[in-house]
Amino acid sequence: MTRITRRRSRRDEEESETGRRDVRKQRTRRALLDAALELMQGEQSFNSISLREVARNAGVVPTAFYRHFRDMDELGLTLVEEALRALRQMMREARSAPLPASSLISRSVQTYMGYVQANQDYFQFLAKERFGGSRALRLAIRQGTALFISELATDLARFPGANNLSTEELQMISSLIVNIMIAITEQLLDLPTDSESEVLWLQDQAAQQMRLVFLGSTQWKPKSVRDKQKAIAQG
Amino acid sequence: MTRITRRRSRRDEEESETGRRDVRKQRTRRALLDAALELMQGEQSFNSISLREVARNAGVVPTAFYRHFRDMDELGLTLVEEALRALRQMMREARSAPLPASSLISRSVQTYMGYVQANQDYFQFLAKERFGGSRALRLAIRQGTALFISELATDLARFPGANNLSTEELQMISSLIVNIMIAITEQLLDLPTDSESEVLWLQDQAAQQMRLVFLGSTQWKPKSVRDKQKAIAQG
DNA sequence: GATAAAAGTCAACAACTGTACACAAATATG
DNA sequence: CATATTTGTGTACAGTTGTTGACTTTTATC
Repeated sequence: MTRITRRRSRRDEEESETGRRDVRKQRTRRALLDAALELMQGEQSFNSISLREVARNAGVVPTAFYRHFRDMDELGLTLVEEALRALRQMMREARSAPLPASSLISRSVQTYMGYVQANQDYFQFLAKERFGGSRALRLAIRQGTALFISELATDLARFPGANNLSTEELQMISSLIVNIMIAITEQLLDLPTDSESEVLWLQDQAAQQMRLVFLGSTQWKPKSVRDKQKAIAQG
Repeated sequence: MTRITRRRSRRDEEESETGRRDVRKQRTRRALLDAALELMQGEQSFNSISLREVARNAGVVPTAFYRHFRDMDELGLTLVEEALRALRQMMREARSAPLPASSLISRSVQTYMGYVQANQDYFQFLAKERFGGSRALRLAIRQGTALFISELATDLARFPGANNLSTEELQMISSLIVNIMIAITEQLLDLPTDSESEVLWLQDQAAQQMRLVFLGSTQWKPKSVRDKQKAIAQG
């Protein structure tokens, strides 16, 4: 019982010999995760889908579920983790291959929205559970977006126009931008599959809103300055 | 069966004589609605709570439910309707008793957040079902917020600084503001009940973001102007 | 090749679900 | 008062749910 199975003692030698059970396990595990995601594409929310439904949809008997997850909760947390990891990866790629400075905003919006459409199921899941889910799921998602906001803030700090903005103000601004992205994501996910023109409209809308935010940032007077001005005005 | 009961033929005469059955009915109807709202204060989302749970929580036998609603869906739509009506009423009141021009933004934010806290249950419901719910609920809520955005846009149009902004641009701006309000609402609802300082921080955050948006609006150059500038720059 | 572990199947359970139907009490209407 | 309607109760039924324990089959390990 307590003995630890020593897997792959002769590492990388004959890697295809052992692990045939592992790949099988990973395959049905994936099937379960995918089944859950697929079930959530419709009207259902995560805590309204049943363990049995997931198992059935994965082509597996209900009791097999327990070989992979203790709970539906555990499966849910795994999904959050995967979704957030995918998001982080996107950001990393975006940072490594920077966009041209001209029309940077609309390009970024375009890239992001394409990514959302390519990973519809994950984003659908995130959007639904961002507020609807259990406290655990919500916290995990909230933590992920908080990280996202912070990373965006440090990115913004490198911009030429952001010289006299404090860390808090940068955070405030990037949380505003992330708000825009979330709102756009939700609208995008609710669109019928074909409608191309609506997607373009959404892109334009988001780009305009971000432009507005940046325009405001350039005019922003830090709190210290505002206080000083007020003091002067009062005599 | 098809005969229509003529209620209250002698209107307002002896109003307390008849209607004793009506008030009873309305009372348990309310009990059902409140029971559903209360159940949603916890971890549950609307389509994960059962008809029987609602009936039980309302102190009524499951079959009595059908005397008031055909479905859980019908109850849900009623809740959306009520919540949106409450929101509209708040806006109407806000318009009739305008705030002082000085520190208008932070005052508005303060008022709104107080309203959210006073109607926690409804807003919790709206926030959860805004994306998590059935298509019907989502559409109803989306329609309500769209109306909200439009009304805000016409209000903004009356401001002195909004002279050279088109209708579309005003819509774009007010949808941005409503985004901020939604985000703040969600964060507010997830706060533990006592935390006063976090509430104040949220107020400040929202007020700053709105100030930033207004600052951007004053600098906004309509599309037509931007196009003209571009044409000049290109020779 | 013997042995032990893992992954999945099968049958069974108590609990809960939505809904149909017949009934009891309350109340409105002639 | 007699009658009809409304509101809520009680019982029942078929379906689904999460979880159990004992089982078979596949595969890794010695």
